[in-house]
Amino acid sequence: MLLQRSARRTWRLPGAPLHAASSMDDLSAALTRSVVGREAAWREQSGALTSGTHPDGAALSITYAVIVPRGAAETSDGTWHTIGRLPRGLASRHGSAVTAAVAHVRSRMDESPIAFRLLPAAFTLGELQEVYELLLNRRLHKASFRRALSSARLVEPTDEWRSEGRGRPAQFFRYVQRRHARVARSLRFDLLGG
Amino acid sequence: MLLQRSARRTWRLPGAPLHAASSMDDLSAALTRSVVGREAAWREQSGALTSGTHPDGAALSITYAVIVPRGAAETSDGTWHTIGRLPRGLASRHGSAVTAAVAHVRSRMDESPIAFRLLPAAFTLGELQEVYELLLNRRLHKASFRRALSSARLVEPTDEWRSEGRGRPAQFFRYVQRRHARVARSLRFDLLGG
DNA sequence: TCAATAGTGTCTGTTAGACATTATGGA
DNA sequence: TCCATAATGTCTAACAGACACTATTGA
Repeated sequence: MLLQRSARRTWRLPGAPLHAASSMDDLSAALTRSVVGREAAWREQSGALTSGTHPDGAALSITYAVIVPRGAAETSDGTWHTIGRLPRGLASRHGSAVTAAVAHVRSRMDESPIAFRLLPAAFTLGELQEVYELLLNRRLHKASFRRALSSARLVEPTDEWRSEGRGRPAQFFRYVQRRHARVARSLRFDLLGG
Repeated sequence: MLLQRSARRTWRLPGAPLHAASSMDDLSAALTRSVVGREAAWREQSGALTSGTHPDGAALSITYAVIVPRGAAETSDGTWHTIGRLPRGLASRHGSAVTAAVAHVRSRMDESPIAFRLLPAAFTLGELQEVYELLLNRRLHKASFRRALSSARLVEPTDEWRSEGRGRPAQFFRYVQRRHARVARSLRFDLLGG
């Protein structure tokens, strides 16, 4: 996550005041460009806060979850931090906003091609799995990952192979939009409780 | 869903202006009380809109998904409508807000005990399944539903039985909070695409 | 005894995860 | 030939859904 220094050894999430003339979505896009110097790979509104005080005399804050590719150059006073390790000096409601944004991204991964927007048009299955593991924050089983991909017909192979390093070359794939979504078979209460 | 008549044969979602003094959450709770005359069984912020115009000169609108038990008496000008059949005269962004709220509820059902808050402390498994089917908008398999419940140790039987009607009496159960959530085994891309 | 509703036992197809194996390149 | 990495085949445990069955009440 990208945080900015504010006064007195504290961190804050990047933000900007919304004026009546512009839409929330346009502002979020502009803020992304100004902070990381490029378009977001993926961006969705993930929450809103009214408690506490807000910058620029605003009555509330709207939070967006924004994903940019690895290697996006930070500009101005932004610094990248590891998700899951909220630094000291980050206001607790900013921390909650980060937690909510991460949960939002993970819950949307099954319906939105987030991972593919973080990769070039052609990618290897190993790279794709890396992105999924990064976003979901857990290891995935290689064979299962490929079987699920294949069953969903989500990617298709290209004629290109990566020839670098020592081992067997990896085939490049590209993203293919599905036409019809299957009905998911699931009846789970695993996560419910506590 | 509960809609209110506005001018010229149009429908709108219930709403209220947020003033600086109150929090969004308090306002949502108060609005619920004023419209349906009781506390919400479950209530979470589900979206925000800035495009278009907003009541009372506001710059944006925050939407909450609010669930109340069946039989909540509507007050003032509210009328209950079936979800999935957006009536003519409902502004399209209000329709989008409803769709988003429904999706939000369904995505939260695995992590939040929504269904149990719609039932009295003691309930039969048939009643519980009815609530799940209503909220998820799909039929569930009776044996699978009970197996999943049992495996999750989400409910426990009481000594009470319902004795009414003709058939075998149904046992009453109560909700039990789980201590530890199991790790869900899932790797699905079924819904991804389009 | 019959009808109606609640609850359970068993089978099967699907599939996530484990494990081992093959495939293919460079050193 | 050996090593490293990619890709795949097979087995198993878990489990959702189907189906049939038992259990228990009132009419």
